[in-house]
Amino acid sequence: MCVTNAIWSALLDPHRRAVLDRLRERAYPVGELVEELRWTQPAASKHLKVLRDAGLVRVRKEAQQRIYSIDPGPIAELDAWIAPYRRLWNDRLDALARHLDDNDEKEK
Amino acid sequence: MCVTNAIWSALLDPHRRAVLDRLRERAYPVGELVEELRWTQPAASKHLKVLRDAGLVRVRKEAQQRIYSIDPGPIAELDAWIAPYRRLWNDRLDALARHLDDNDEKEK
DNA sequence: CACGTATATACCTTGACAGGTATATACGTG
DNA sequence: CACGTATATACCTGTCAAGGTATATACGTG
Repeated sequence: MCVTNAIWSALLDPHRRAVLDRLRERAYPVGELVEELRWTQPAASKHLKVLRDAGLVRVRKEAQQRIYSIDPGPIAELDAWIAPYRRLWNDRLDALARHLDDNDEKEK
Repeated sequence: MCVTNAIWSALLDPHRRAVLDRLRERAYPVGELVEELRWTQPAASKHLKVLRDAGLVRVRKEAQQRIYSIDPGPIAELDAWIAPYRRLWNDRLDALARHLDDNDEKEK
């Protein structure tokens, strides 16, 4: 329903945003993330825990591996949070458009 | 172009998000924000500084008052950051829609 | 069931940040 | 220019998050 602090806080860290970037394409086991993002393994575990607690990722077990995949729900909520602000830059673009139109008129 | 850490970090704090909420409607002098949000005055100054540094608000002087207004630019960038994720929940909704359609078919 | 692999957690240290009090700065007025 | 109002900054303190090392847990295999 709303963007919790846990979600904002999870998204604050660039490393964690980088993971989400990857996970957008496909699911990853922890080990592969450690390699690609050049983390230590414990750091990876901790960041992933934060993302889990915020509901931004899901895990499924596969033998010893944990496969992480993205859960877009919280980001959709973030999108909803932005919604009321959206008209602010739309208005501004409209104003700009009108301004340009006016100039067009004058040039005629 | 991109959502800087300063922007994420500024948006992390609920108090600061509350200010932006207000500023969406109109510009406010600091004093009024202090009242409405029940801050101490120094706290207000500091939060507003964080928002300023992140480019989320602008100030204009008016006698001794500083009038703060919102700058939607960074939030528009946040919107752009979300863009690539958007298809994730659209896809999911599509899948759900297809699923429901299938069930409709079966009921016939 | 001993062992290797994959991941999580405990614990410690360090740095960033929030809130508060006191103080500085800027501006308008008499 | 003394003074009041409006806002910003300095400084201190406590809290919390991040990163690292060491260790625990879970699972599959011989």
